[in-house]
Order: sequence, then structure tokens, then C-alpha cells
Amino acid sequence: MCLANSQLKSAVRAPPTWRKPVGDGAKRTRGLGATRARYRRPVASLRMAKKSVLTPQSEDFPQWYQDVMAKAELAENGPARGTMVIRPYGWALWEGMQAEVDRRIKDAGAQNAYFPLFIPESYLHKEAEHVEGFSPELAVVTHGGGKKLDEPLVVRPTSETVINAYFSKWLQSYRDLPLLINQWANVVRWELRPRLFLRTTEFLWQEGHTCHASEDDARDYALRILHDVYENFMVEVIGVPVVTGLKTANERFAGADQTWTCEAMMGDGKALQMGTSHLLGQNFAKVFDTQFLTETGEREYAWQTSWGVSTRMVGGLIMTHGDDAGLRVPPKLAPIQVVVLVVRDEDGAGDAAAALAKQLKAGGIRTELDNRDAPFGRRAVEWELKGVPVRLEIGPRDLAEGTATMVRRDKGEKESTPLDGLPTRIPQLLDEIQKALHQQAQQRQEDRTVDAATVDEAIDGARTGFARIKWDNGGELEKRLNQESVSVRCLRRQDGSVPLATDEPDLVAVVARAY
RNA sequence: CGGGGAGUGGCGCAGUGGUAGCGCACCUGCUUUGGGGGCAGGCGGUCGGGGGUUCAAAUCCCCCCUCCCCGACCA
Repeated sequence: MCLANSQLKSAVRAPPTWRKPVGDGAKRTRGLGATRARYRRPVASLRMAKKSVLTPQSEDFPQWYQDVMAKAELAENGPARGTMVIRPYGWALWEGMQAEVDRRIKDAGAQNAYFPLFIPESYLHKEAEHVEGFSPELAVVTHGGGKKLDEPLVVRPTSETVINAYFSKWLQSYRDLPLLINQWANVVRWELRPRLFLRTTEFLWQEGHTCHASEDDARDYALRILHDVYENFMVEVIGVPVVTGLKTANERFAGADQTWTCEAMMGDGKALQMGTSHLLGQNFAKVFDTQFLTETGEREYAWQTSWGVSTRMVGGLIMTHGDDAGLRVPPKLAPIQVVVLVVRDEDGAGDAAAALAKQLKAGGIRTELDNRDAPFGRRAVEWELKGVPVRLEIGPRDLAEGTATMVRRDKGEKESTPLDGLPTRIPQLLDEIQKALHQQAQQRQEDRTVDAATVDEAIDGARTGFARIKWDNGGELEKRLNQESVSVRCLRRQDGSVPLATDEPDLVAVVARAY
């Protein structure tokens, strides 16, 4: 955010509960695991065991995640608690996600627009459940231009309120419907326990907001976004299998009638909510007077939806595909799909590598040439950490054979491949890797999902993954699970389709521990 | 806010009264750069802040600030 007036002094206050000093209970963690980064790496094919760069996942998954953040140069903490600096490689991942999601949003008919970061505090208070849900995590600006403001400004935690204020002006007739708007923006929620990408005080997302003529239209659209935009993107582009379903009342977005979700299983078996789509009903329309004239000339409140995915998906990607050697980025998303690595620039290896890289680029492959003057091993490890799907290593020995050593990141397999076959081989290989990563994640999710007959079984299943258990709408199940830090991720029908209400008969609850 | 822990070079750490050190990283040079190669040399620190005790404080005492982990909240 850019302040035009450098003199501007603004104070951001959190609500009273959060303002109190935390005392001396909290201390900073130093580092991203360098002390732990001294493990033997089990690579049998290597002559000598090298120290591992990362804490093994099995040793300490959160620490592994932290290590990856630092070593793959993805992001680090900002100077203010809960803020995040996204480094170029991390940004490239997000940028790729944005592009693919944006295209799908536009295919679904929505247009991009932009609404303000600052929202009059009174707006938030108009919708009772909404304000109740968000007030604990609001950042509020009380001063600007050196003066106390007449009315405090809330830094948007989400934009239903401001957007509705304008929808109510723009929407006049049923002919204006559906009104389909999306914005890419940052939002702020005062988080108590931030984690890079997964839960930061400021994060980036897209938020879609729509108006429809009927509840059915709105519901259909919310579900279309859930499946055609979110689920499709997650499965097809980032290879993350998701479980779609309906949120319980307890887990529902504050102010919505219904919330649907895409839940993914991370490498440690925990669930991560990757995206949500809400049916808002007429809740916001009523308080912001978002009305239209029907064909018969009657005034009616608009039926609305909202939906979003955030930078959290970057964290989800990492924890879904990452392994002990670092990231594994699915080729369709990978900022760099192939790196051509000059092993030693002798006997023309450097020129051959440059020529190959050029050729691959011309063929539409996102290719990087690495001819840096640094030890080969260091460079190889760096690309491995960053999860580049394919490495092509060319040194004098390869060149003498007219081959390159082709290494696929997902399986770590090396193969000597004729140089002239690469332009046709690489696209096939990228495709194989894309499928393999998705397949592996899918397999893990299936292997670690159990059917539970009792609450205890469900809690047990949630220690290592997901559990499915019969949903008792209005019963004690959710409360008992919550007591064990297990949550209902979503509700599904027997056939796997998503329910429209939590009181449908014979629903199945998918439960897990969650991020 | 409840329960734990910690602030020393970019990062990770050692240093319990004598004026600050190690590893990694970084810079320079050399080297036969095939998985975080080797050798040599080098840059870099108001020891979180303030006050006190002492001939002398990173170290002991007091106050303050900040941060991390577990829990509650959450995209």
C-alpha cells in the first residue's frame, strides 16, 4: 500500500483484547532450522552420505516447512508480526496460480474490479453475524493526517460490506443480473499464530462477489465456482486432490447461509482449507439495500455469493508435494520447468547446453540455463530444493556421447538421453510428472482416509489423516471432536457430491486435524 | 490471554566478572566444479533497550521492549 502523503501518520489498533502486551511469554524463533539441518541423507546411489539440507519431514514436519521456506527462497517474516515478505521464487508460484485462477474466473463470467482497503467501521457493524465473526481479528485505523479520525477505518478483512454499498447503487434492474465481480487484493486479519503462507495477518487473495435474481441462481453459481474454478484448478494445475463439501454451521463464513469448501490433505495428514465459496443469501443485500426491480416491477433483494482463494494455496502446494529434498512443483505451475545445468564448461559443454536451452525455450518450455561458476553439487541441490521438475545435466562426458543426463525431480531418477530427442521427450516427461505428482497425492489421501463407526475411531483416524463418519446434524459429534482438536472439514453425500444443507439425510462428515 | 522458551555478525550457536569467539554464508585468489568440492587469505558485532553494582559487565541486579513454540480464533 502506498501513502501519498509521507507525513501521514496512522495508527493501527487492534481491539482491546489484542492490545495488551503479551508479557514475556513469547520469544522469537531464530531461524529456519540450520541447527537441525545436519541429518544423514539417505541417498543410496551417492558415494558418500551428505548432510541433509532440510529437516526430514518425518522428524519434524513444521520444521521441514520452515526449512523449505528459507532454503527454496520462498518467503520470510516481515518486520511486523504476522506479515510476510514473499521472495521472487515464492511470488512466481503465486503469480502462476493467479493467472490460472483468473482465467477460470473470467471463463465463469466474472469481471475484475477494485475496492478500497479502508472500510468505515460502521459498515462492518451492519451485519450482525458478520461483525461478530470478524471483530476479534480486525485492524482498525484510528488516526490519519496527524489527527484522530471521526470514524475509525477498518482495514478490510474481506469486502462484502464495501462491495455491497456499491452494488446497491449499480444494481437497478433484473436486466443487470447476474452481477459478477472479482477483485485481487490484500486483506488483513489479526492472527494470533501466523505461519508463512498458511496464516498471516496480511495475505493476498481473490474475492468474488455476485448478485443473482434467485436463490437457486446464486447457489448454482457458488457451486460452479467451487467446482469449475477452484476444484478444477487445484486438481488440474497444481495437482492437489481436494475433497469438496459443505461446511457445518460452526465452520461457516460469518454472514453466509452456506459455505462450501475444497479441503486438501497435506503430507503430514492434516487438512488444509484451500478455497471456499459461500451462498450469502440476502443477508448483506438486506442491510445494504441491494435491490433490483423484477420483471413484474417488484423490488427484491439480490441473492448473493462470495468466494475466495488465497496465498495459502502456496503453502498447500508445498505441503502436498514437497519431500525431504525440497519442493516438487507440478510442471503446469512451475515457473521453471526445465533447468539445463552445465556440469563443467569443457569441450563445448557450455555451448551445447546454451543451444539446448534455447531450443527448448523456442518449443515453449519454461527453461533456465545454469552455467554459473559455482560447484556443480551446490547448483544441483538448489534446483532440487526449488522443485524444478526436470534437470538436464550436460558435461564433457555427456557431450561425448551426444546425450544429457535427465533427472526428474519427482522420482529422482536419472537417465541418459540423446540430445536430439529432448525437444519431443521433454513435453511428454513434464506431462508424466504432472500426472505422477497428482497420483501420488491422491494415493496418500486415499490411504490415509478411514471410515469410522464411532467418534473414538474418527479421532484415531484423524491422528494420521482423514476419517469419515456419519453426520448427526444437531448432535454431539462435532463438539466431541473439537475437544480433541479434530474438526469437521466438510459434509458430503454418500455418493461424494456436495450437500446443499447440513440437515440432508445420510450425510458423511469428513473430519481431521487442520491447519 | 493461559502454559513454555529466547534475545550475541546475514543465519545458527558458544561464551557465568577481565574488554567477544566458532560454524555456515559472504568477499578475494588459487584449484582437475560429475551431488551443498579443496586450500589460503579476508570483510562483518553499540552482545534487544535503559538504569544499577563493580577498578572492570554479554556475564550479576532492577525496569522495559521484542520475538518463537503449544492452546483458544482463522483464507
